[in-house]
Amino acid sequence: MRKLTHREVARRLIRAPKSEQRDVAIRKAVRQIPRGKVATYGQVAAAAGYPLFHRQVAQLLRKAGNSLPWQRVVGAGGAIKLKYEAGLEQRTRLELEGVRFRGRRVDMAEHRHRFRTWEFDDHPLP
DNA sequence: ATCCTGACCCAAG
DNA sequence: GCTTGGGCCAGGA
Repeated sequence: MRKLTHREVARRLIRAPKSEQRDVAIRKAVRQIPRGKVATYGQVAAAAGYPLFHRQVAQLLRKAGNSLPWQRVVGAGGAIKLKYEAGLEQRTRLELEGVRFRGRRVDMAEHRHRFRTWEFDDHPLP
């Protein structure tokens, strides 16, 4: 049995927030990613205020269609997670925005979007 | 309630 | 680089 982190314990204790409210927050986070930049599913979830909800980010993007800049959300490390033609379309869309790839992944060092945080340099969050 | 699935993630091997 | 197991969450059967 693995030891649970404090966050995991908290996650089990509190009731999951209403999904609609969460979806609104996630959509907002996705819209914040500018052209030429990308963010990971996990990044978007955390930026929306719901760490651990990366799977729901994907679920929502699928449902949202083209109402969001879905191509700017990629897997950890810059991997394209869509299969076949859909994956090709995402890559093409990103390249049109000036995003460059290293092999089959986005060059994250150059194109990763940094979401705004409340964290201060001298008071880092735990 | 249980089982399965998915545009996930990550530590191991 | 890679595959895999375990962890994660919601929605549908």
